[in-house]
Amino acid sequence: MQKQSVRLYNVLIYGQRFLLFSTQTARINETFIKPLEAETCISLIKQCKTLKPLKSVHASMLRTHLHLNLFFSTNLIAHYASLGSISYAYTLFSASSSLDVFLWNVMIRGFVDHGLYDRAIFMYRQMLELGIAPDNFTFPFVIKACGCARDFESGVELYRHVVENGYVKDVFVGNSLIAMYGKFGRTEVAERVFGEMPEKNVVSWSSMIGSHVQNRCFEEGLSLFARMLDEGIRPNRAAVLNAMACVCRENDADEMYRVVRDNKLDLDRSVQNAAIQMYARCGRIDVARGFFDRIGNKDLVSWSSMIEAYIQTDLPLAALELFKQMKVRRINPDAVTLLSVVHACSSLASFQQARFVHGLVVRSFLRNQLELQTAVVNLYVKCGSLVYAQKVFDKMQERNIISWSTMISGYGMHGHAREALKLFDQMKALMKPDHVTFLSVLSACSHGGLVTEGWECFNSMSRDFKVVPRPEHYACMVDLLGRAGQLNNALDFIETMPIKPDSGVWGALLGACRVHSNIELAEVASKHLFELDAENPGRYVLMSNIYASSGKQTHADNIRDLMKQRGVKKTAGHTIIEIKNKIYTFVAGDTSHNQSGLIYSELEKLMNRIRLEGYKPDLNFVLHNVEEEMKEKMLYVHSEKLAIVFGLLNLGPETIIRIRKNLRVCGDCHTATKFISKVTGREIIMRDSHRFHHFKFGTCSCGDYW
DNA sequence: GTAGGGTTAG
Repeated sequence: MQKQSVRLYNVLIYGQRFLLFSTQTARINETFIKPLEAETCISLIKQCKTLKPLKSVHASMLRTHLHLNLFFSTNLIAHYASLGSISYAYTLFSASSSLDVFLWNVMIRGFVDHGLYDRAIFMYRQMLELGIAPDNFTFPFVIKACGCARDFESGVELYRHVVENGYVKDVFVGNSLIAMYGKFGRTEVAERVFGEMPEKNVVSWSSMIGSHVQNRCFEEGLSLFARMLDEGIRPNRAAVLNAMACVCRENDADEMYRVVRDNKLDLDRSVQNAAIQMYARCGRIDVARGFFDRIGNKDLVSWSSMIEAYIQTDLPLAALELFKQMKVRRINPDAVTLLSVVHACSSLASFQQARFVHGLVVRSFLRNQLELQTAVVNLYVKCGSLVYAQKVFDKMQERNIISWSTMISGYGMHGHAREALKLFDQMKALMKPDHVTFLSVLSACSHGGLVTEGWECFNSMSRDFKVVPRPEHYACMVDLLGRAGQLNNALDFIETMPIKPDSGVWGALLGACRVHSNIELAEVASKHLFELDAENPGRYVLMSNIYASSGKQTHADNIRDLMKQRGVKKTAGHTIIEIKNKIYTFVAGDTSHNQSGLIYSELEKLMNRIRLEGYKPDLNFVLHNVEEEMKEKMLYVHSEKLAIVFGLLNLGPETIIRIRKNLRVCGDCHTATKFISKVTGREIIMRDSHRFHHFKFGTCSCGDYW
């Protein structure tokens, strides 16, 4: 009997209008359903945790016509909305055609809770048209809708209505205004509202700190938090979450965590997750890990915070390892987690890991497919497989400007400038390129040595597409001209730039001077760089190299002294290679591997073989002032060569050797690798900090143009 | 007699 009645109700309720007005249904109801008394109605509605029992209560209400009473029906509608059936709530709402502000508030809130911000704003306007005056409850909902929908115009209009209706002093309304202006990036308006509030509570402070976080004004957020504590306001969870997001110094982090503990908020998991991020941001990955390990019931956010922490600390391998542990515990990643894992993999340049992660993405059936697939295209590009990248790109259902730019820059990085330009033409027919697209195209031209095409592209930016060139576009042009040997044109270009040349621009010129051994211009460029980019060791090393390779050893040494004086440390070069799912790292002269003995004896043999083929070590690439023979030894043990030998020893004869170097490949290693690919018949793909080199049959895809 | 604001992190 009971079961039957519930089923009947489901039928009835879905035909809402019919149900409300038909006497026939009322008769059916009487047969099965217990009539509901007014006293018990509200408490019964409140008890409903799912839609099903709510429908039963609804049915019982119909039996005694309680649904015709505005008070009860408003309650009912609010609960339908909160239990997830916004469309049904709206059906009931439309049927009632009431002008009661309470009912409208409930409906607007329902839309906001469901993320249907535009509909909430639309309802507010309808309400005004019907002459219903908004009250102190209406504004917080609608203002939130404006903020979340990034509807600035409506937001400003709402602020005006708040003033006109005399609600500026309401603390709830004020708080929601602060949050909204924070989302609009208008901290100054939020601050004005905050300052003019006659009564502030912890939410007001928290919202204002949150506004600062949103606009990346972390110092302001932090000092506001301190002021809040000074005024004796006890922070709640939201307040410390916002404040923790502002911290980027270890001392502040410790101080912050003391406050968290004093207020007994340290047992909250969201606070613990935020602590992981806070300490990771302060460079204390160990402390972050300690927090992670101590969280008893880790949720997805705990795991992905720690994964992201490893990625930010440039430990992609640790990130990937943690991700695998997470999978073992059967915690399913969502789109955010997967995206960070894809990015970790991209920086690892491991093809096998890329295949694995791509598989996960395919099987995940998550939303954000566009973003995920674009990340996978980038993943394959960075792992050295244009073929797979193109396959994924071709299969995409929709592509946005980012997908296109990714694919274009992929071709550029691999030295296929013509392909990149072809793709750019296809893209232009579909959408307007932006500054990122132009950067991809310009860098493709520069890697491919296409000067004319590069100029055409650069000129068309502002002329045809109204995209104003940024410093990085100028740097790309300098790189293009400089590497093509047009060093003086490059300098002219810099001197006529409408904006001040930044370190990227001068760095591009310096790099070109290295290729073409132009000391005079290099000195001009480095003079700027040692001021603009004094912390960057690469600039000093490059200039020192330029001197050394022209035999000006004293000058080279001076540069190295300058580095020492300024406390700038050279970035250690390393090369990684992956074999059977394990990643091996080599530094120059590395002897830490099990197979070290074997590696060095093989290396010796290999170097002798390529010497016979005509390889001559380029001693210019040794920075130190040592004996010639010693120099040659130092070249032999560069990390690139060690990793290649390791690959030759441990990978099957048909397997492509894929290695990745953290800096630019050394010129001598580049030459040696060409010879190695020739004598061993092995294909070698090398990713360096700038681009890819595919070595095959003694040549490189870059055409020695890098 | 009913309902409300900030955060929900990666």
